[in-house]
Amino acid sequence: MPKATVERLPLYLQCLQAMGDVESTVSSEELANTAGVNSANVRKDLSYLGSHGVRGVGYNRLELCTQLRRALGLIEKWSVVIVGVGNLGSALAKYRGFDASGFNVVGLYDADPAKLGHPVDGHYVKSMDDLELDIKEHDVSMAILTTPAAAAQSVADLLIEAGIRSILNFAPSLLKVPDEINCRQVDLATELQILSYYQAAGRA
Amino acid sequence: MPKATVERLPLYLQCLQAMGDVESTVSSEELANTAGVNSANVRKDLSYLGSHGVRGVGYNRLELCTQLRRALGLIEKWSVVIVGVGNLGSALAKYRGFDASGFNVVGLYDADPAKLGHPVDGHYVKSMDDLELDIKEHDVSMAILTTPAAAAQSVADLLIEAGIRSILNFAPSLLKVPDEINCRQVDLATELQILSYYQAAGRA
DNA sequence: AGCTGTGAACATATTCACAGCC
DNA sequence: GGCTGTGAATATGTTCACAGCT
Repeated sequence: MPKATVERLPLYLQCLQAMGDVESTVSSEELANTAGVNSANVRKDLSYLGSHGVRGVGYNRLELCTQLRRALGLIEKWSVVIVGVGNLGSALAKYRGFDASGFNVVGLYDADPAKLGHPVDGHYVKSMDDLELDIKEHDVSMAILTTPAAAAQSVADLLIEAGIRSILNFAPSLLKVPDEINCRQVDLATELQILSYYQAAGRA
Repeated sequence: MPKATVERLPLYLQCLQAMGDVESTVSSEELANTAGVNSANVRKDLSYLGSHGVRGVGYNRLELCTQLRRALGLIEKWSVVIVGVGNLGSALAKYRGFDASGFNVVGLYDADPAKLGHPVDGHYVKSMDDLELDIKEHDVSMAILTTPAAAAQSVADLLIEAGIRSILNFAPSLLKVPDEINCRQVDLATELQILSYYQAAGRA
């Protein structure tokens, strides 16, 4: 499945869910409009999931949601740890959107002893020393990294060593990871800088 | 300038800054390695800024930083408002990375009267009613949207009406905006879902 | 010798346009 | 009639490979 397609699947899922229970069937044109995508693109993307549309009618909304969730691996419930309980880390710990889409935050970790034991959204912040055992014990395969940039790489190494296979990195620091580890970088300042570019010259 | 290039410029800037003051000259190969990009790609990207490299030598690091900042419109200091002072909104208000790259958070706004007047990182949360005047008065052209999904579109409309030209949207809701408005969507759950896809089938 | 800048080749992604089916 | 699924056409992005400069 093309990378570009994979990155749009969550969007489709979101759009379908936002439609509410009113529509039982959806056309590629409708979905394309709400997702801001070309309808042929939608059809091609969905065709990678197998042909579940009906010509002359459209796609069954609920069935399509299920197909999308299956394709994205959201049938299983993933356990996630958050490492770095600063402003962003604790905000993410409290963020309800993760649970809603099949992710379960099972632990928060921080290197700062002053933070240990503090409660954040029902979790007590634990020491980095607990990370490895917890990851293995709870079969955690994803981590959200919200440490300062300077610590990010060494924490990532530690996580990978402990068996983590996917990392969502919010630290403004590019991680070097082995090929078999999935890593996505979300950089807030970068996003603003891109907006700045387009705005600076009126190039909207 | 190609969209793909624009989205890499902030990365180059970050890498150059992370190198510290040790290196005064950088080759496309070095930059490519730290940025995780092909070196020909780096050279092509940088060539859009004009030819500032020296054959046989490389690029002057500080000069290149300046060129990048100029291209990204980071010479001017942009004023930004944050609308929606929930967990994420207040975390972003406290995030130092914005200031560091030329953005200045000038105000926080929330629709919830219970939050009004509360201090967050030196700012007192203001009412939505103050938005329009503040935006005009302080010549604010960028907004960070951290409201619940349900409110996002109407807040966006209000912002645009008030003169905002770029929106960074964290609400999990796709905004309909006029062509001349720059809008970027950052969806945290989406990012995890993409990781989930690659992890689910061991397709790293 | 070493590195940039760039045309040409390749790869990926999007869109068009229409045959095929309900 | 209306909508899907998809080959063919186009557009965008990346990489190669090397001429050209210092």
